[in-house]
Amino acid sequence: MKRAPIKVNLAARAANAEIRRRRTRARLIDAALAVVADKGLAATIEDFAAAAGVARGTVYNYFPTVADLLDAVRRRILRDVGEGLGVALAQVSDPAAELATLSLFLVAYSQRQPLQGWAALHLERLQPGRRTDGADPFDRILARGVAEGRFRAVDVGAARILAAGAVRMAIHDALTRPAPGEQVVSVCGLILASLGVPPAEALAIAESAARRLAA
Amino acid sequence: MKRAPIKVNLAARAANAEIRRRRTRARLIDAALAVVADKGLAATIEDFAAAAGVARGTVYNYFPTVADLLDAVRRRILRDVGEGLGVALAQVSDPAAELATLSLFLVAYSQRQPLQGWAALHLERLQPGRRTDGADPFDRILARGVAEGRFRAVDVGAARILAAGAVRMAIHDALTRPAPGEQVVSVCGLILASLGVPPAEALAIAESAARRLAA
Amino acid sequence: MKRAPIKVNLAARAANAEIRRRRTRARLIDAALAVVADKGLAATIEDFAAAAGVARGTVYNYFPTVADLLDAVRRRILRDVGEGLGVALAQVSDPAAELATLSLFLVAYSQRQPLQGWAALHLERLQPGRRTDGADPFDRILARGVAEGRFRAVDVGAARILAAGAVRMAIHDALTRPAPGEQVVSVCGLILASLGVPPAEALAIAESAARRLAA
Amino acid sequence: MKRAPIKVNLAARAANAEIRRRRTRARLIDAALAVVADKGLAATIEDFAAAAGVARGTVYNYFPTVADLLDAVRRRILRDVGEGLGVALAQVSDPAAELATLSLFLVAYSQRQPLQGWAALHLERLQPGRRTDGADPFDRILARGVAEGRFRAVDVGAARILAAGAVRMAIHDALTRPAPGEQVVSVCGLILASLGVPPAEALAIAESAARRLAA
DNA sequence: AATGAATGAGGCTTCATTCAT
DNA sequence: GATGAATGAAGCCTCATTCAT
Repeated sequence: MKRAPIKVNLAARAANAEIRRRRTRARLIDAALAVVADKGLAATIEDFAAAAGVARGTVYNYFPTVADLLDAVRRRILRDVGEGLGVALAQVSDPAAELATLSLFLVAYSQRQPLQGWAALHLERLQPGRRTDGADPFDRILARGVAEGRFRAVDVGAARILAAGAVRMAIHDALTRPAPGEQVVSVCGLILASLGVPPAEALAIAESAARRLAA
Repeated sequence: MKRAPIKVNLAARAANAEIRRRRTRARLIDAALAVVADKGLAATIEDFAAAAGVARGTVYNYFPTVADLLDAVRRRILRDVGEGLGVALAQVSDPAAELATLSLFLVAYSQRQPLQGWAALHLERLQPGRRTDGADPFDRILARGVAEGRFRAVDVGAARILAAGAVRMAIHDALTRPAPGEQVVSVCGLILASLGVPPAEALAIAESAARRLAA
Repeated sequence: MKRAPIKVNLAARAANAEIRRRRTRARLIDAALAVVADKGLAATIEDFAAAAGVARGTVYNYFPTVADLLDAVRRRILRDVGEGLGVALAQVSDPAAELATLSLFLVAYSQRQPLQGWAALHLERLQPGRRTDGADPFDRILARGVAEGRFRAVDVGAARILAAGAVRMAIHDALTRPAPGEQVVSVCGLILASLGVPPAEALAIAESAARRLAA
Repeated sequence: MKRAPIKVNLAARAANAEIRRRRTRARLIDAALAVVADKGLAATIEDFAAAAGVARGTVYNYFPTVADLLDAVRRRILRDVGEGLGVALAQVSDPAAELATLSLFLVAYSQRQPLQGWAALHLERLQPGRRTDGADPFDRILARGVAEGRFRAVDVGAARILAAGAVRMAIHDALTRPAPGEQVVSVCGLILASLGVPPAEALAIAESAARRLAA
């Protein structure tokens, strides 16, 4: 007769603690994202703590090392991007449209959420390169497009370098330039054109993808 | 009776000093380049001094601050690239060939001199972005090619993003990958193709440029 | 109608609480003893809590500060030693036998309970020195032995230094050495011999005491 | 004609630097000795730096870790003790006199140089125990004394524990007690008596050794 | 009572920079 | 000019302690 209430209390308390813990953790990651966007890898523990409004020691209660915190930030961005990307790609099936959607989404995402964009650019250095397995979306789309004859028979590795490089630089530009403008659509059209899609059609596809993403 | 010899001595001594000074300065920059290539921005003054075989204080006699030394390294690379590039570009006049030469040269340079390549990638972070004025070689070549009708009527800014982004990523690939391979030429062909150059011709131009640079 | 049962409940509850409190306290001291034996003064509150299987805060509910906990550990060891020592000493009355029993008991205790031994050595540093009053058992036995003529007329203070120092080092040796061996009995014989007990008799007394303690 | 003066300058400068370096190093060790004597192993880098009158960073220029500094202190004490001990032991040859000299010297040294004495007691913890090889002076003297029949046939290991333990405690006493007094000589007499030296002779030898050391 | 999240003082270490020789 | 000893600011990390639940 005594055990029961105690157990309930303990459970409730534990649940409470768990909730608070999650909340602080999320706050730390949010804050770290903003800090990394601003200062890049030169950010200090002090910066992270201050941005999250907690004491320095608290950061260590959640992340043993700075690398762990940055890793959480990167995963957070990847998940965020991944979700949006999944939705966007689900609406198209033509490889050309897919490639346009992928490219434009990445730039638009960075444009709309500059913190995430900057953080991603800075963190790139920590885990450079793409996933080497087939998981890289550029690789997948390009390989399929070439296989299905939608694109001309190009070297997929080279095409990935072209597309990923162009998108990365477009993101950089979008974040740096005060008024980014419509250049991104043109870049996307150029990518498609390089793969054999007739220029006019390439531009149309890019514009269509842009319109769809803007919705 | 004493004047003349003293004058001579002073002049000779000054000249000597000047020569030694230049030599030490060059040694410092060379060493710093290698160090930055290896350790990136985490390099310390101690590293620079040790690599150059001088005492720590000596570095300060030539560069008031670390940033100045790094700046000298960057200028040194830019000058080095610029010279080679000037020679390479002087041999062609077709905008398509020029663009191919520019792109391939940059990658080949990084490949042949990985220290310079890595150092450039690391230093990029310090002074990101290109020269915004007309001095950017990509801009110049692209603008002329469009104006002369050699390329189709694309947005030059977008084309620059495509070409520069692709080249940057190709460099990164070349430095990271154990065996870089021939992909670079394909990338170059894709760039030209995106600008309206027929794929077969684009590839031929890229290969020709590669051959010329290999000589 | 409610009074009586409530009173009973309260009393029972209070008694229960008291029991649990004692139990937790004892667990804390036990755990702390083991921790100190292992890590010495470098032990942290976290270590103590973990070893006792409670949360960090709980330790503070019982001991306002770490020093208090360590003090409890020391008192616990002293009480433990005191009890065993009382029993052992009750069996003899000859000062020489008493001294042998005291010395051997202290070493044997440390040997049989290395945790207590190590903890004592580590804690020594916190409250160094012996009880200065007459409570020191070495002092008491030596003074009586000299007064009764069992020992020759030595400086009691000096004899205490000899005996206590020798015993302390024997303990250290016993804890450090992988196989301690029979040296302890010899040390004890030497102590007695220094006090005028004929060597053969001294050794016999020491061996007899050792046998008694082993039972 | 230019080289020579430069070389000379360099050599002179290097010699100068070397001298300054030695001086600072010695200052650091001296200061550390005093600090360790006072605070034991709880001493911080800050303490060492402050005591030596240098900045914190300077300590690191000389000793990579605190352990290294403490090691230097210990070696410094060992060397100091060793020298004095060598002189003192050179004056006697009788094993009993040797043992008395060794014991009394160690206590007297600590008494006359309390900093060294305290530091040694505190540092003992770092490199506990004696040199296990034959280098331990207690071992050497005891073994010879037994072999030559000067001492009775005791277990040398046990005798070492007795003598070393007694001396250690005598040192502790001498450092703790406000007025140490003559007890040390008595302790020494007891040690010899335990080894079979007749009490009167033992005391005479101890007193003689004390007189010799006081000179 | 028990819990454990949060705190922040305190100690460690590195390294850019200064400066006397 | 070159040297390298000395400096101290700045960041890192640990851990005793507090306190709301």
